[in-house]
Amino acid sequence: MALYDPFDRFIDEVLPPDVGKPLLSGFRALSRRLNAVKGTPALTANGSDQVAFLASGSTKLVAHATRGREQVVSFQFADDLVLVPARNAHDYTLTALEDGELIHFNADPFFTLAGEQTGLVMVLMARAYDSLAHCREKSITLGRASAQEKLAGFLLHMATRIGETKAGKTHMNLPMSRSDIADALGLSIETVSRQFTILRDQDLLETSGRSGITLGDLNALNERAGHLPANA
Amino acid sequence: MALYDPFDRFIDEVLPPDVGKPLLSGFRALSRRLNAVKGTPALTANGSDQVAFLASGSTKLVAHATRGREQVVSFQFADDLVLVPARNAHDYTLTALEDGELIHFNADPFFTLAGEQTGLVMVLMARAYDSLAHCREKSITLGRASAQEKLAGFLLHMATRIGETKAGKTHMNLPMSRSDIADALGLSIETVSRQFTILRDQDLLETSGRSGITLGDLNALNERAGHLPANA
DNA sequence: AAGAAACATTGATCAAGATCAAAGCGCGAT
DNA sequence: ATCGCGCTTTGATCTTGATCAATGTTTCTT
Repeated sequence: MALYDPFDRFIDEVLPPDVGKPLLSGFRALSRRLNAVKGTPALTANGSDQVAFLASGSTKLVAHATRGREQVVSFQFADDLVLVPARNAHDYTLTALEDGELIHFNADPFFTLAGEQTGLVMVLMARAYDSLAHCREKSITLGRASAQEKLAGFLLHMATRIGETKAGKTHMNLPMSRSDIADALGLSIETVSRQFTILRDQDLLETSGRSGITLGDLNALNERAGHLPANA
Repeated sequence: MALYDPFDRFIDEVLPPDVGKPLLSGFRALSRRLNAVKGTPALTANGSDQVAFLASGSTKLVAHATRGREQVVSFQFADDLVLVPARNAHDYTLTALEDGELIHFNADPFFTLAGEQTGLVMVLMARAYDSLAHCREKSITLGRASAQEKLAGFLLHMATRIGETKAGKTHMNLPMSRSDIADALGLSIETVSRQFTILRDQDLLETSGRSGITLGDLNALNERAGHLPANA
């Protein structure tokens, strides 16, 4: 649940503080609000690219490859901004992993409006470059990592997004299924499951139920991820 | 060879037409010019991200994964703008595939200067989103495509970048080696070579020497790439 | 034009992960 | 509390592409 109105949250989390009233109401007029329901497609960009801001909950951006194969391009959590492309070589859908609230805009008028204030465009561009950096890192993983490296890297990334550390242990509740993880890492469900088992047997993580994960030794996991141990 | 000065080319190809003299000289002052020599690293972002504009020639942006494994993140051709990240989880290097000319900027002052004119930032943001879209499409390929689909998709993409079509046949000279292609697609050199052989045996392409490629039936190749035949 | 070096192809074998198949659990519904 | 569905795990086998190992071909050098 959002603590306050999704649009207000968008203003606070995305827009720089010096955006004036007229521009704000312009954005408000462009915005569409959605309640995302767990497991259902929240947003498909029909016709025009959509800019979506997730106020609460979590989502996955899925690209539909041929023959029912899917690729999860990225996961989103609260306060993430994501561009849902209308049509590239593949179709994209934003699907809710948990119930949540989001707002979205048609990309063209959104960016046109943002163009009225340079600082605003800079913020949006910085977000775009962040997404690009992420995507590049993900390419490396998809192209060159083993199943174990993929899962270890995924868990470490999730830990930075939704993990809570106390007493040296990092705990989180993964909102996505094994199938989602498999689609994100380019693996089969079974391989993901097996890698979970291997990491558990090696005391690198504990599981509770389907979604509870506790990571003990982040350094050891970093090694499994193929990252340099001293990641400095 | 560039037909004219690389910086002038940058102005014409990247910047919008209404950028004033003062801003132009600001960019000129920030720019560093480089002659890229085939096979050598043209640019490694030490310390700060670099924005590079390739006036002529071709380059690859390589991410150095662990253990000597490399991932080619993207190839660049004339008039491409590319961000070379200083340091993410991996190191990046921009390496020349052919001799060429490029100019580059430290990203921070570059974007700060661009911030003086909104239309300029919009142009740069559009480039960033293009790169993001590309990277996402590439993720799908890396995660879910077979070796044949990868190579077919790669050739089709190259055809749009450097192919010349006449009499229904598309010809191009690939500036990158089989090894570069392998590193871009997440395959081994041998697998790339075998896929070339298979496509040649099926009369989907002809080769001449190491780099000459002629594609006959783009539709058939599209099917091999796993794309929908009527890509509408 | 000949030779060397780098690059590419081909073949044989191997291994990681996919697929097929069958339990085993967790979790929401009753 | 129990039931039953759907997700997850585990096991057996198969396939794709990696790896190891020559051999063949371009291209560059002299």
